[in-house]
Amino acid sequence: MKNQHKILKQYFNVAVSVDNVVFGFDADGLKVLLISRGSEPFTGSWALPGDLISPEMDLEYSAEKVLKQLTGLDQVYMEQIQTFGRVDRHPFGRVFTIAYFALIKVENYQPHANSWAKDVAWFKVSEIPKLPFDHREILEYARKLLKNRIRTQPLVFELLPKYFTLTEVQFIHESILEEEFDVRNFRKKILSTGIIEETGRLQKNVTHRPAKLYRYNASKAKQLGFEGGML
Amino acid sequence: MKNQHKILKQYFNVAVSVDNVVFGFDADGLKVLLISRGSEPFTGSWALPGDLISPEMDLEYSAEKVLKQLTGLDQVYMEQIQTFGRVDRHPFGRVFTIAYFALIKVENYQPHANSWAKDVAWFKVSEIPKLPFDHREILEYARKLLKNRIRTQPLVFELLPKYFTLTEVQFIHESILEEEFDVRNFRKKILSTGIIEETGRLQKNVTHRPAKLYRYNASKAKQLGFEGGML
DNA sequence: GAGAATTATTGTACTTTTTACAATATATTT
DNA sequence: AAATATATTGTAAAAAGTACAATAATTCTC
Repeated sequence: MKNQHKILKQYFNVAVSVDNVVFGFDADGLKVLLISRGSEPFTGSWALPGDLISPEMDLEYSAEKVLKQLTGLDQVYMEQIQTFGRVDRHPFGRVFTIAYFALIKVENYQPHANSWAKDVAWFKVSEIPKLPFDHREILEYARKLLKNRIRTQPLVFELLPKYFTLTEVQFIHESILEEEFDVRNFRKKILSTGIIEETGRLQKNVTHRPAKLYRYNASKAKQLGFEGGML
Repeated sequence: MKNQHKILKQYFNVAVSVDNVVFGFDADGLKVLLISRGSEPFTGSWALPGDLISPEMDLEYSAEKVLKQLTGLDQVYMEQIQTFGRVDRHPFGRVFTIAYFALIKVENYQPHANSWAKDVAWFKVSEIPKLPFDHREILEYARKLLKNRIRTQPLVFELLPKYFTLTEVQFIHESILEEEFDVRNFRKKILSTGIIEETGRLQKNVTHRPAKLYRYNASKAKQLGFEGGML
């Protein structure tokens, strides 16, 4: 028994962290939220909001908590992506990191740096600065996964405001998929799914014909068992 | 610095394991490989082949090594599934487990119990015994993932022998997707992808009309950039 | 060796989905 | 009133998906 203890001890000396890839969307296109690191290692560097997690806390909960502590974001859509575990990925020791992606409605949140995060800011996915650890790899993996998810699940509505135009729905798809669609065909397709509905409202204060505002019908999507293919 | 060390130590005391969901396929349908545990906890129980991983080894490599050590299987197709991290999932302490799935050609391998595995055996996916830890949850997640993957990627050929009949291709799809297809339409579809080719050979020693034997054309699939949709 | 048994193989008509393509509508600004 | 800017809409052709059943090639049995 004493011997078994000793054997076990050799395994119980690694750490686990969570890294979040937080996607947002505005008129500029797809964005990612980064923090400016205020502690070692890589102090001062822009990085994915992530942190070591406490051994007493469930994994899912840890992911939410890390995000909230560093950025103030709470109650957002999150999904586990992948675990990254190269031996030398962290200078302080063996740290496995479990990556999550989060989708938020930019208009609803005001991210603010907290805890050891010195700053927090949105970056266009095409203008990401140099990132520490294997964060670049994690980010690219997250983008790939988002692309795949968006073809079969109604995730874009997690990124769009409550009321949105069909042009916005098209633009967000084009931003994420890096591919253009025909306006008429896109509208026909997205409306034929039945998961978005007219609200009767119109855009205001625009210098051109105002677009109709639509809204996502989550219960309809659920009812349709939506794993069916958006585009 | 001393202080920082102390803070860090509170994180570096968890363990990480790998659990493999190994799928195989034969005339009976889809199978999963389980080992009979020869060490604590849950000694004697059938379980997914998994083990704690050494802090000095890369994650991907660990997954392969654990599988090889317990079952003798080597050089198989593996893919990371998910990480499971409930606080109480392991009685010895905080253990995060990273689940992988592996696809093997049953005819090419003779699994044999090694290391602390007392036995190893294939189980039909519909006849899985009670499993320890959260292995049941991991297995179900793996089946779900396999279902999704198989619709868009040519993974079934990792499970089929080198030469196979179209009937086998159809049967494996039906087993995994739990759904039946029309014979004529299925054949048209699978042949139209261009990723399998006739070999000129025929089935032997069957008590009915012998079927043509086909073979997977991996380079053609790669050339077609196969993310395109199998069925 | 003739007939039974068993599984393999193949085509066509119909329906649905996808694709390509451009003119008109409604607001603001000058 | 004209210019500017974006929103909105339909149709025909092509492609893909679906439903459906008769014939072919082997072994087995008598």
